[in-house]
Amino acid sequence: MTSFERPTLVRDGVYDHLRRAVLDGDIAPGERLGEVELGAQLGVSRTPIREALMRLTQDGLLIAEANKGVRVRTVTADEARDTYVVREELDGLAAALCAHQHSPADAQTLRGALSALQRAPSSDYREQTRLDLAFHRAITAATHNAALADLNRDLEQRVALIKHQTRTYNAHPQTDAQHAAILDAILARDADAARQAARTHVRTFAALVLQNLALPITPEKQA
Amino acid sequence: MTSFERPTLVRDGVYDHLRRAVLDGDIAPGERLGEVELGAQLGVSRTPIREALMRLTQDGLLIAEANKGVRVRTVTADEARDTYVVREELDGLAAALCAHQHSPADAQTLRGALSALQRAPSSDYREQTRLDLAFHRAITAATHNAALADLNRDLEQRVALIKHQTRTYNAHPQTDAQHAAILDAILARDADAARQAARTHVRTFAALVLQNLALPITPEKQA
DNA sequence: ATTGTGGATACTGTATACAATTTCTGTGGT
DNA sequence: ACCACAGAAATTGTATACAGTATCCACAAT
Repeated sequence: MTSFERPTLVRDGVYDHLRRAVLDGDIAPGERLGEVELGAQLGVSRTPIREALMRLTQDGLLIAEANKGVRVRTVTADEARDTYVVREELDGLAAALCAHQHSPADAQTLRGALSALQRAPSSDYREQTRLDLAFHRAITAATHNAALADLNRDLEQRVALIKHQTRTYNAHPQTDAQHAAILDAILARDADAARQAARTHVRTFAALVLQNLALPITPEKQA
Repeated sequence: MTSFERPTLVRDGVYDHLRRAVLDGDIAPGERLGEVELGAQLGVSRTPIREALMRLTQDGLLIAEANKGVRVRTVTADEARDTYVVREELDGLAAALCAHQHSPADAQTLRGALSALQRAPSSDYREQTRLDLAFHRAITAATHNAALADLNRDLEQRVALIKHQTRTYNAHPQTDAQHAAILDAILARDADAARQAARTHVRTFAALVLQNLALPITPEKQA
């Protein structure tokens, strides 16, 4: 009976809650997050709220202005392009390393993650986004490289934010085939092919997103 | 007269101070950082201390255990190796992008940073480390890629921590030549050469560091 | 009518007070 | 002498109080 209880720190709960809210798009981009309001809403004091907001700010999901609080970050076309340039490189590296390093257990996890993603109903954005993220994280995890995992986690979150703001969801015709190509190369332990497949996947998606970012999003409500 | 005053936030001051202290090795690896003690020492309350500690924790410089405070992170050989694997990739990317993107002003900055580094007295570890970091940051900055700058800043810090813990300082015989090779390739706008030069530089240094990490550092004091 | 100024309001930034968990210490038992 | 347990001290986690700054609105002057 060694430590079953969850030491649920309040700030961690707040962090998870807000992170999910931002990533799911429940809070609009640019929207302001007041500390007292959030505190009242969640039933906790300002202290854990502040700490969660700071973490999210460093994650790049929020923007803080001095004495003016934090807002959900709005991503410019330039920032999105920059992000995908880096993501292409790191995702390629992850796939290559994964091809070399993955264990039998990793292989099983990877297969499971992909098939779960493929079975997801194409209508459910949220679930699809989550499973897509899970698949990519499984690849990262199978590299057994903590530094890469950390950085990729950051990038994943920023990409998720971009996807929401551009309303670009995971379904494009080649997605399934590209995911399969990545997994096949990994399982075949062909590092170069895996890297190329991952890079191609990122590039394809980046093109879609940037296309959506070019034409300004319709401002749907003006309060 | 637009905004000359510095809005020096206390927590930012604390953050910079502690970050410098950890990166300069003024605080020993594994050493515990008490909130009240730091507060008394710096003459501020626990609140900004806590916020600075949290940021440093997310930067990867400190390790936090629930209800037990934070300690300066000690890096294992595996973690160091992982870090350098990623750094090689991202530094290579930065050099390649820099070769493409740099402006005349960037070129001037780069030249200045390198010559300053070369002129630094080889006896002054701290100054040399700072100038080395400045040179690499100049390259990153010249890519004009904010996402890459963010990630590389994280990696730089972790590498600086590793250097201190292994007592591996910047002077190895090939350093000067390698730095020059990187800059030359960049200025010649030869992206592939720049990438290769940067990767080689990282690999050379990583080998040195890992060699030092293999043999355990002498535990100098046992309190 | 418009613009500038003053005050009121609301919020962030910092400090402090309280609660809960951990660690240390001392005592008692074996 | 060593281990176990209980209490005390210290430290983190959370809540609240106070201070400083920015925003908003009304009102007056041009």
